[in-house]
Amino acid sequence: MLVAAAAIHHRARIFSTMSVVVRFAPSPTGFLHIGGARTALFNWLFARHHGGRYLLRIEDTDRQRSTEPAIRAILDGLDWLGLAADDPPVFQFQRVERHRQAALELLDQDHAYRCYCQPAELEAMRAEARAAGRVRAYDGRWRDRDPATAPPGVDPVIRFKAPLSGETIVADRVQGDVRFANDQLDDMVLLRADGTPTYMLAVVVDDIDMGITHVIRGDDHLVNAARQANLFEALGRVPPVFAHIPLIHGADGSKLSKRHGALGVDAYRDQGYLPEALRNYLLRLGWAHGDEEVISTERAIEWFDLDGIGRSSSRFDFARLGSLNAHYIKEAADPRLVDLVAPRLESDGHRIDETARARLEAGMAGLKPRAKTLVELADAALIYVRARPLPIEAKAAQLLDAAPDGLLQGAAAAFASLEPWSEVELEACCRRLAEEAGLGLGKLAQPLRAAVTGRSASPGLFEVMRVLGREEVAGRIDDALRGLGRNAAVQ
RNA sequence: GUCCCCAUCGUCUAGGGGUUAGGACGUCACCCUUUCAAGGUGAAAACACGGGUUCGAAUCCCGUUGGGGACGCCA
Repeated sequence: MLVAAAAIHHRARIFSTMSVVVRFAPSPTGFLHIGGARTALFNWLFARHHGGRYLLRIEDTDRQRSTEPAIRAILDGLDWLGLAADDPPVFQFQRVERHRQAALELLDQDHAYRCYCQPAELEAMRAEARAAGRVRAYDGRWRDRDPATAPPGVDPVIRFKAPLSGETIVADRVQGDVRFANDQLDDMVLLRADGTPTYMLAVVVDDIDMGITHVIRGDDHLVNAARQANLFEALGRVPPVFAHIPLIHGADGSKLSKRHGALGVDAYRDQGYLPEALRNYLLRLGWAHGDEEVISTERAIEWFDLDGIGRSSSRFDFARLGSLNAHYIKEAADPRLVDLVAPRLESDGHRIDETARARLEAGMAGLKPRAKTLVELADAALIYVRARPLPIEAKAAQLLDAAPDGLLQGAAAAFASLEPWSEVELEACCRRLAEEAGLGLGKLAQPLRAAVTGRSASPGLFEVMRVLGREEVAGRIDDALRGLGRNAAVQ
């Protein structure tokens, strides 16, 4: 009867008739880094694809290293990425009693035992194991020892009675069947001497209680999966489906971790990347759907599956992220981009009043195809928000110096009576002026650009002048003619 | 050291016995052009090595090398 029930349970999982429940389970010991963000994304996508639930569990059982700011950073990061959980987060430490109870149960059922080893003793065992070329460090010396022989005054830990022989097979959806000889999986600690649960115990108990059906996480947990599978069984449960995704490495191939300068997602936000660009980039890092590169979130949900996940690790490539970001900036609505760029300009000390805002919106169409990040976009937008006289950059100054005498004056005079003040009229006017002077359009446009923007490169000149308006353009040309803005400290 | 995983252009990858080995980013050239971008066209660029299996291996098997991960009273 029991067997039959288990079999039905198992089949249900296999045929995925039961709804999917996944979780992202970061430990709050630092910010949400890029690898964690991808794990969260894959979990989120998997849940959405299957119409299941995506939960967040904060693994804060390490009281020393868990911090409040880290929790906030993780929550903020997920929020910004659009990967907020479906339910309020589960804080693992709040479930200690349940974990403790599970450990005691295991003890009752002879699946666990008390171990009175001291740190120094364990240290010696580890050294010896390593020297002897064994993975398994703890030798199980308290496994069958009579607790009556326990040294006085020592608080014991509770260890799992792991199988000693045979092998544990992790049927991983990404890595395939991975076999571990049980003699290399040691009796892990479930409950510390101070009575707090370890990660190994807490994950399994929580995954059971939260009804987790699929565990999608980093490759670095693959060996843990074998240990946890045994724990699930000791607790009378079928383990969830595992999918261990390869890790992301730095551009040089080394490990991309907190300790190796990996950035938090907040850093990507600060550097001007759009969340949808980061999501698209992360999705394609380790997952593929044929030749598809630019994938909307809707498509990602439709297409995402575990089969598309590759088995080799990948390297982080900023150039590629940048190109995707440029794409999404181009796609983004102008008002949104203005909202994103305005605070950046303001924090750099530029005042964004009504006029500046209007100019930004009117000029955004010409600005956005030229930017790879919001940082670049904000910089390019300076031509619309700086107050006169504009600082003239060195290259622009050269263009001004090279302009034939009277050329700019002529343009200014022609602009004064130009009707209407439109791009086509502006262009027609400039072409006429250049032709009359026997010059190519570039010979006029370049110094004019320098005068009007203070730079040698900008969006289309006629567009810029149209956005700025007749009065502002006249003023800027006048400033340039009078040599204003030269040697100004550009900021 | 032991155990586990991985290996296609510089990077991300498609391809899973017969392909001119495909795409994207980056690079280079050209076109467009008032600048810079964007856009368009094109080029260079890869199956780590050695053995098998097979009529035929990038694809399957073994080994080597290289890379990565795990070996905590961290998660």
